[in-house]
Amino acid sequence: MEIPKTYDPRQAEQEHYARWEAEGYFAPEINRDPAAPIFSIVIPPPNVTGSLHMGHALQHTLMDVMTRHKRMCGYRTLWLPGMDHAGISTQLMVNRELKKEGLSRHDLGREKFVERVWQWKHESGGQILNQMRREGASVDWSRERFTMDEGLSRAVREVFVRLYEEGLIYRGDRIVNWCPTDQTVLSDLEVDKTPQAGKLYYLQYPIKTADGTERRVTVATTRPETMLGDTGVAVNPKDERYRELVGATIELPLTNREIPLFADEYVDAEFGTGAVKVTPAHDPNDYEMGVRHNLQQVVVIDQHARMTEEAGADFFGLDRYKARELVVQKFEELGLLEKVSDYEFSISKCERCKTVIEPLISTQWFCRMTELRDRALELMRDKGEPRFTPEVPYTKVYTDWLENLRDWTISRQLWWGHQIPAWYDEQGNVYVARSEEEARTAAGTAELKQDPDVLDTWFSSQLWPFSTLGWPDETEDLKTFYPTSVLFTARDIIFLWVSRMVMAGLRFIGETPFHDVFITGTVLDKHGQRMSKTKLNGIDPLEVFDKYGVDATRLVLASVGSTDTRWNDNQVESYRNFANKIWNAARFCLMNSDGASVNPDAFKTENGTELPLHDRWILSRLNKTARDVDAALARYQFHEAVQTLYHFFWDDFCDWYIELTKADVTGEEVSPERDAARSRLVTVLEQALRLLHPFMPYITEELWQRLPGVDEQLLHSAYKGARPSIMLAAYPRAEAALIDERAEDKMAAVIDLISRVRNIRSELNVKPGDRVRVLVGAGEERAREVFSANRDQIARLARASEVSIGERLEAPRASARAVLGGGAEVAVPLEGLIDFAQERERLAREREKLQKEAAKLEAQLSNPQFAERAPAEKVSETRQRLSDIAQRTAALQQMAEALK
RNA sequence: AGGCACGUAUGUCAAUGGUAGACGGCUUCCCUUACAAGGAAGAGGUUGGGGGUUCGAAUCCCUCCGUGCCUACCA
Repeated sequence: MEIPKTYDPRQAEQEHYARWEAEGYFAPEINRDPAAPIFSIVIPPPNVTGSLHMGHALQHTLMDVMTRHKRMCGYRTLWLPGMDHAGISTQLMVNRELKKEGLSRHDLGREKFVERVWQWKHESGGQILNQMRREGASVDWSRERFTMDEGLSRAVREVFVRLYEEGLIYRGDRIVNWCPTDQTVLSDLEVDKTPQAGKLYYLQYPIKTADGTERRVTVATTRPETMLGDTGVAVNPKDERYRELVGATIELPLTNREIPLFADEYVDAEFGTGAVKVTPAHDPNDYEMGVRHNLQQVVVIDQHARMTEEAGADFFGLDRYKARELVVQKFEELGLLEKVSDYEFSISKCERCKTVIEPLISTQWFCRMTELRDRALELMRDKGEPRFTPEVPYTKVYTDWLENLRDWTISRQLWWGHQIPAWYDEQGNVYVARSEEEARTAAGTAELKQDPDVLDTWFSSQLWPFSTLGWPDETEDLKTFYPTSVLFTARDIIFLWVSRMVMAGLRFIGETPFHDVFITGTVLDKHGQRMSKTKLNGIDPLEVFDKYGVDATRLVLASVGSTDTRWNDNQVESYRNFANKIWNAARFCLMNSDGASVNPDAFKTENGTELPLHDRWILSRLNKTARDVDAALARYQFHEAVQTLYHFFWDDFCDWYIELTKADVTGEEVSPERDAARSRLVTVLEQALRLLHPFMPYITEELWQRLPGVDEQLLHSAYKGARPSIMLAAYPRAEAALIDERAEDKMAAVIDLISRVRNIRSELNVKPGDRVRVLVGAGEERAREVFSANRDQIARLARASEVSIGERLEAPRASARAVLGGGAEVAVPLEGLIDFAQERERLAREREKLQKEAAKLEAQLSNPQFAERAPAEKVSETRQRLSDIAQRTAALQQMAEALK
């Protein structure tokens, strides 16, 4: 069996994925068991414009670990892939392309533009899906979906119509977040608030008085240009300073309008001058006040953020910032500019293009959320679903947000997306319908124009868990895979996406879309900064794959789980080394595998003979590992699962089991004993590979295929008939009967003895090649039996020429000594190497360590309240530990004496 | 401005109120025929500071310092 000395991930990565996909292993149909339990996940659809970043790689790894694990456990598993059409991003992307050709979307017209977007999508969209293949993601490509697919679009129209018919969707004039660059409305969630250093301008407004005396009221504002649209000034009703002015009329400068001064609770008397200029058409709060006080709405800024005709001849056509300068200048000339102060405030910007948002009044479609929201809150209250991991703080984040939910602006002034299924006749009557034909029938005319707006991208993504499964048809897939088992996603879309899916799922299917929600952590750069395109500090997962291999990267990502982690190549390197370790362990097993085969019966013995200790021990460790990994995955504790597997493989299997079996398996001569030992070795390896497979799919498959005796028999019964792959092998389940604490205790004693001798050798600089004599004194017969039974192995691993075991330690004066757990003692005679004073010091140091610990324990035990209040178990455990330490201390003392 | 988290070895992270660990890095020795991407041994911590609850605190409470995140309508 020729296999290279170092693991080269490339080859395995290239070979296996294509085969898995071609064999249909990813599709749920591979499972032939009609009674198989179901496990399903839908991918958070990445933007069609996106390319893979660490956040995706993290999510995908976790999803794949879960999916592969469940698949190996015999579940009928579906991990459904797909993409989001990503309205604004995609439109912007294609706009940019057009611009290079000197065109704008308006030159093409809507139809051609949309065609162009589709063309772009087919040619260069969805790179991310191919990148997912590299990750090893076991998604069912036969069920790939796109939010603009005909089926999903039908679901969107269906939902829109139903909600409209129930009165939950309505059209209305409202003040909205308007992006002057993208020319569309944005929801509150698509707006970034960024702190900004700005100015606060104090403007004086003259008050109209009966006798013509001059009185003024000062208002503070960050946006002087909006004063042209002021239709009132508000003060707090409790504010003494202005009490008598309430009801007064103000002569608004630069216009010939007169506006009222009124009182409203909203105004904070403490801030600024306590008087607020009110511009209902250009500020959301002012809009509300305007509604309350029946104020006029004067629109002075248009959709391009330029001043309108209403702003007056001096300002008409000016950019909003130019207008600001001019207003300030004119106030100054009129002597009405009181002062200007520096002021930091937060400003709303378009999440996509970073243009400052202009609040504008416009006609939009909205969705009332209260009713939908209440059902989601109920589900959380009654059933605790969805169950968030980590529970803190996300459960609260989710419910708090739902409680404060406002109506959702669902229309967008874009061309790329689901056009709103509403049609207007010439009189302006609206017909909401599933199709134009339906609308025509309802209207009784063919002269209809469809609403030009499209729906917010999230309107379609909220339906993802069921629209992808065929809804509104009652498909087999929908029945089988809905609700999905768990959702893996990032925390920034809990509101945008997670909550809306819950609401939509409850409303349209009557059931939660997923029972569990796992919120992934954030992968940060090494300075703790969020990775971003603009900062250019992102780490490309594909480069990491190239450098260290996919499997190693996946282990790091699985360990990240839900914590925010600074990316560190060292971690990947460490797991790359682990992959190499696995490779070489397997290499050793394969080099000694003639006459062996993977065989679950390899550990069975005839007529009740007991297996050697190390075999019973590794079985116990293996089963504990299976148990712990299973428990960790059930709690989504990926980090814990990885740690458990890492230590089992490296420490237990490589460092000890292989070493312990080495003599048995490397024999030149063919013998049944040798072959049996070899079979046990490859069988343990095979089990270990299965345990690792969900985390490290490539290397495990690569090695598994090379093991002697792997065949269909090893597959989970649900996959009988499939071509053998570790993907379909049964995930090892812990058998309680094989967990053997006594074997583990005995093995621990052997390991302890070997380690003590190695320690002595190292501290006394004994050359690795030099053999030493090992003398053991053990009072307990059981201990002596264990040591005797494993004498050869102890000799080999401690590089001893001889291991003699007696009831009492009898050693020459010139020996290095150590105390073992349980009170046994070991001595290594080292004539000529021992410096007596130094040796005494070494022993003294060790005794000191023990005494420190003993002092702690004694203090604890001498406290009467400890015995009284601590659980009895804890108390006796502490006593036990103390007496053990006492025994060892005494032994050390004696040893030191012997050296005098 | 409010709310919520977090602060553990030089770095990245673990630890149901019960002996603070892992990996990387570091030191010493070893290219021992699976693996130097390895082996053996070792150093390194008053768990951000201070206070409290408790028999017992990294863990629970208070406070200060520092760092993140989220939400929000102070013009």
